[in-house]
Amino acid sequence: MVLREATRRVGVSPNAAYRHFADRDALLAAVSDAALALLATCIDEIVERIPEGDPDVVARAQLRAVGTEYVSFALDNPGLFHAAFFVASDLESSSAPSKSGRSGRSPLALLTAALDLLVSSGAMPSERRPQAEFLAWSSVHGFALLLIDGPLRALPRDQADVVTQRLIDMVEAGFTCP
Amino acid sequence: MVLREATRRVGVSPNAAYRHFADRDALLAAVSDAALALLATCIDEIVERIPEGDPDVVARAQLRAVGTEYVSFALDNPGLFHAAFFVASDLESSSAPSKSGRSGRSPLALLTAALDLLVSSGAMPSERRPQAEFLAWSSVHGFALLLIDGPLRALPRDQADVVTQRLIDMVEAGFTCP
DNA sequence: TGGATATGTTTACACCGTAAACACTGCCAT
DNA sequence: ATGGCAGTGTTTACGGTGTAAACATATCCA
Repeated sequence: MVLREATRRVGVSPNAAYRHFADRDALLAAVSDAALALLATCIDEIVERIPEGDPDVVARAQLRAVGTEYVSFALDNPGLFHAAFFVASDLESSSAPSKSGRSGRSPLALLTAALDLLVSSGAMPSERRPQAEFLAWSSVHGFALLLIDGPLRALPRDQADVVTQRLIDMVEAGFTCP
Repeated sequence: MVLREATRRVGVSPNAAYRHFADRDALLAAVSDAALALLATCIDEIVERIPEGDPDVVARAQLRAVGTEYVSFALDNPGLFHAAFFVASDLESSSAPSKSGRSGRSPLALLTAALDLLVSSGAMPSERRPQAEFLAWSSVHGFALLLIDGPLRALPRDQADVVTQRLIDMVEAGFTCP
């Protein structure tokens, strides 16, 4: 459902892939790594061009940028997004390796940085910090999946974008309000 | 990967299923409906036993109950949870049919009710209400998937439970704080 | 009683992932 | 230059899978 069709599209014999990967899952794991690296690069690019300034507003902008780009990437490349979370991806595998790609920052690392800044700027109480990256991640991850796979499949893109902003509003408020 | 093995476990010929379902996907859709109904029943049971009282605290308790049971169900029945969101499930299909099961309330309907109560109790500003069910849903859905499939696979159950509560704290705060 | 309906089986086919054996190319050490 | 070797590709083959078609059986109602 993947391997043979992939070889066909590349115009090569079905078993050619076995010279490069142990089996189908190994190939998918490699694709997962590549997709993760690409996602990280996309997010990094947007975060990088946030102008410096008040740490509070920078932190909020970073949080928004990470979330927005995360679901944007999923909508633009649903196949790659799925592949990225196929398996493997054990927190470690998303941050540690990245031998081929540049940008040492994984998506998770970028999110963590934004949250750390949010705490150090005083906008987010430090009691709320533990595991916060997983909470924020869950929100955008779930939303992305509902959009590309799930019951929100039919939502038009522009509407999805505005709901994404509402989602990030909610997360930000949940972290930073009294 | 499913059909033939299923027939084998039931002890029946591979094609017996074709007398009941058009194809593999139709069978999976039926399983999805059943899983959705079961999930709704589980959530309903917990919500139902929340004692009456101050609408504000009832609404918050309902929100917490729905979220907690949602991820609890996913952790307890990962297979069914996956099946539930296999395909089909078009918002409508989760609420409308339910011809066989009892409890007309779908998971989404229960969540919607909790949010409506949260608004009418004054705890949640009505400007925040639009699409709020999808925001809350995204959060628990994503978290459940990260836990059973994704990078949080390794998190022990008791820890997952406490992070779930933190997640709901975040969502509740995001909805109800100034 | 007899036919329709529901359910199950057998046979057959194309496709998939994968193993094993074989063929070709380029490079390096002798 | 030559031999071997690592890298890459192909061919053939096997078991598993979803599905179509034809056939069988049981159950129920006119």
